[in-house]
Amino acid sequence: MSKQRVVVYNAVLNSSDHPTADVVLARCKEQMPSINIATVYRNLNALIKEGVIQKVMVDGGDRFDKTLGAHAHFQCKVCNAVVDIDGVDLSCLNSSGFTNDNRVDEIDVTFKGVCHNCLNLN
Amino acid sequence: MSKQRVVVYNAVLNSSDHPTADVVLARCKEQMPSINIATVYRNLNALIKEGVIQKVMVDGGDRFDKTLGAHAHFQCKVCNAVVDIDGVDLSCLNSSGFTNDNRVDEIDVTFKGVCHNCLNLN
DNA sequence: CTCTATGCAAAGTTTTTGCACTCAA
DNA sequence: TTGAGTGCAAAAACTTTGCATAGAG
Repeated sequence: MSKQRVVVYNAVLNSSDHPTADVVLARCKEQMPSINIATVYRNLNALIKEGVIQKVMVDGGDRFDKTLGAHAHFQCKVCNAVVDIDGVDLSCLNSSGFTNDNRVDEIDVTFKGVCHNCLNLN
Repeated sequence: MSKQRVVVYNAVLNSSDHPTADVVLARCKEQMPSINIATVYRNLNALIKEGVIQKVMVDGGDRFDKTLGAHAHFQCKVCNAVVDIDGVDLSCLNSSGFTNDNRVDEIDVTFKGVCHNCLNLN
């Protein structure tokens, strides 16, 4: 595990805002100014493959998430912010044979709308 | 509504495989060889804004979907195919105040795994 | 010493945009 | 005749890859 790998991992781990690769790069540069976007992508992809971080695909580019396991996200269509939505019971999604012989490994749930900050700007 | 708009709309409407923009272009060209990828994107985005088609964000590029309303998708990690999963009861996602003052307009649910075709190839 | 991972640059992908022009109203 | 929408090409945005080299074990 290289220094860069640790820096990238910590950047995601210390972020609660589901950063894009660009934002991860910026946070890594605070610790290691010489780090490169290619290294950030390579390490993000490696960490995903290892299963220690997750990718969230939303408008405005993919986000990276320290939180593992099935959980829901909310994305604001106005400011594009992504937040975790805790306390959602996803059990109804696991319930039946609706997956038609497909093997399901993962469930992504994303709510989209307008966040309370952007609602208050009107 | 231009001829091109109609061609793009019909390409999505007649596709059950959740085509990418590239695939939409190919299907449009069968009807109108001169149509351009920029026109396809412009019309896809316009149709989304009008609310008559939907965008599905998955690995391998965004897909376009004729089916409106909340419904679940499945994407195979091996062949990248995207299919609708019918009969999923999404009601548990609507249940409570878990959305923290955010206004929710839309819910995306995507299962990921390996489809039965790819499972059988092993 | 070896081999993995890095930095850099270039290329690949996907999507958007500027601009002149076409076509329908 | 006018303006919305097109085709083309260029650019923008995002991500991956080739290669020489640096650094860890």
